[in-house]
Amino acid sequence: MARFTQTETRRQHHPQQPQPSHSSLVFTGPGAPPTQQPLLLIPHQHQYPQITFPKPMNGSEPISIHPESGNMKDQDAIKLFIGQIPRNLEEKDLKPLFEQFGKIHELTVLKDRYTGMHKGCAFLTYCARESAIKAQNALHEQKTLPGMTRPIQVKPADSESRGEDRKLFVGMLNKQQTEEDVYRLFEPYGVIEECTVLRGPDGNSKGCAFVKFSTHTEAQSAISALHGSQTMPGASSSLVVKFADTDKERTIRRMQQMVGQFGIFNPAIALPFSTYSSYAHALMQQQAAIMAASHGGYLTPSVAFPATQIHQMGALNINSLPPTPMTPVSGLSSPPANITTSAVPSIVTPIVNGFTGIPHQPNGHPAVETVYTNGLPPYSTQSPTAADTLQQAFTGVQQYTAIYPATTLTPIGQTLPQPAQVIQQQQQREGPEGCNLFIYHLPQEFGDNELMQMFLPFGTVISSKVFMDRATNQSKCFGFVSFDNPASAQAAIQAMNGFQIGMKRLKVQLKRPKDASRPY
DNA sequence: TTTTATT
Repeated sequence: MARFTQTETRRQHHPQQPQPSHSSLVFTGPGAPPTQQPLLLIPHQHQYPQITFPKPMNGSEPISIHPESGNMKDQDAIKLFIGQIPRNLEEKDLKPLFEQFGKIHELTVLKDRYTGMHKGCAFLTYCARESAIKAQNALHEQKTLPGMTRPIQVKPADSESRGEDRKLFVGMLNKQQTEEDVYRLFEPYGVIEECTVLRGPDGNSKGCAFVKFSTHTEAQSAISALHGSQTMPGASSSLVVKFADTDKERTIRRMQQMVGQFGIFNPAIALPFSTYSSYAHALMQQQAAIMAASHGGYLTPSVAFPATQIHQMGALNINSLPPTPMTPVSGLSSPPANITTSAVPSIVTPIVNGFTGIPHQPNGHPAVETVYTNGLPPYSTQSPTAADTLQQAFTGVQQYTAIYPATTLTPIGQTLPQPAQVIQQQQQREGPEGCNLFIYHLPQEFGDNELMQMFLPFGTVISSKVFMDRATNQSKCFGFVSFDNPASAQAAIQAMNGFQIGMKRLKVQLKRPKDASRPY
C-alpha cells in the first residue's frame, strides 16, 4: 500500500505573481524517483503518486521498427503521454531530455491537424519498457519546463490502458478537504492511481476532485458506496460520486458555457442577433441529446429530447453533408479566411460567418463548403458524428476568438467586400417531394447565404432562396430551402420550426407542391 | 461541482 505525507510548497518561478500554495500527496515506495535534474528543467517540489503501469494483456503486440533508428522496441513497451510542453519545443529539443532514460523508439509532438499548431503535448515510446518507467518516475509532476506554470506530465498514454471508465468525478466536497482526505475516503474501494483536488489559480479548492481507480469495478463500487452517502460540512448538498466526463461531454459543456458568454463578450454577436447564440445552443442540445441516447442517458434530463426527435436528429451526422472537393488551405497567413475554411466546420459557421463578416471564398462559394472535405478526421475509423464536428468547430472558434478579439470583429451591418453578385446567382433548384421547406419570419438581414448556413447542419442544402422586394431590394422575410432528402427536411423542421429569433419565431414547414397550390 | 493537452 502506498504511503504518503502532506506537503505545502510554494511556486518559485513567478516572484511577481500571487504565490499559490499547493498541497499534494507524496508517495514513497520501492520505485523512488532518481534525483537527476537536467539543465532544461526547473526543479519542482511536487511529488505525486507513482502510477502502476498496466502489463499488456498478451504478447501479441506487433513489433515495430522505427525508420530512423532501426531499433526495436520491447513487446511490452509503454507509450507515454508527455504534457505541459512549451509550444516552442519540437522533437529535437525534447529528445535530449528524454534520452537520458534510455533509447527512444519514437517521439511525436502533437500538432493540430488543420493549423499545425503545437498542442503542448507529445507521445513518447522508448525501446525498453523500463526506460518509460524510469522517465515517469523521474519527471512526472517533478519538474516544470521553462515558461510553463504547471509541472511536466509523463504517464502512460490513454491508448495504453483498456479504455475502461475508471476515473471518478467527486463533487460537493468541502473546500478544506485535501488530496489526502479524498484518498482516505476512497481507499477502501480499490487501488487509487490518481487523486487530484481541483483548484483555482489561487490554489483554493473548487470543492471537487478526480479519483482514478485501477479498475472499472473498483470505481463502480466507490460510486455505490459513496454517492449521496454523506454531506460534507459546508457543502450545499450530499457528496457526488460519478464517472468523470468524457472528452466529448467536456467539449459540449464548454461550448455551452461559451455560448452563454457570447452575447456578453462579443459585441458583434450580442446585437441584434443575440439569438444566434441560442441557435448554437439549440444545436448543442441536439448533440447532447444524441449523446445521451448513445451513451445510455448520461446527461441531465433537461437536455434530453423525445425519442422520436432524437431519431430525426440523426440527420445531423456529417455524412449527410455534400461532398465538395476543394483544396484545403493551410497556414495562418490570412487567419480569418483560413480558419473559417480549414478549422470551422459548418455547424458553428452560422455564428462565425453570419456575424463577423468573414469573407467568402473568391470563387463565390461560401467558405463553409471546404469543411465538407476537411471535417473528416483522417485517422477516424468510424463514421464521425456531428459531435466530432462540433468538437472541431469549437476548437476553431476558440482559435478564432483567441486571435481576433471581439472588439476587432466586424459588426453586423458593416460588410466586408465580397462578391455578392456571384453569391446571389445561385440557381434555385427544387429538391424531390418532401425535401423543400418554406421558411417565414426570417430576420430582415438574412440573405440566401445566411439561410443556407442556418439549415446546413441538417443535411445537404441544394438551394436556398430569400425572397426580395423588387422595389426596395429588401428581404420579404421568407424563403425556401431545399434538401436532397426528406429526412433532412424533417430534421430541420423539428429543430427550427418555432425557433425564436429576436421577437419573431421561425415558421418552418414543407413547401406546398406546385400542383397543390395551383389547382385547376 | 469536470482539469492541461491523448495521434
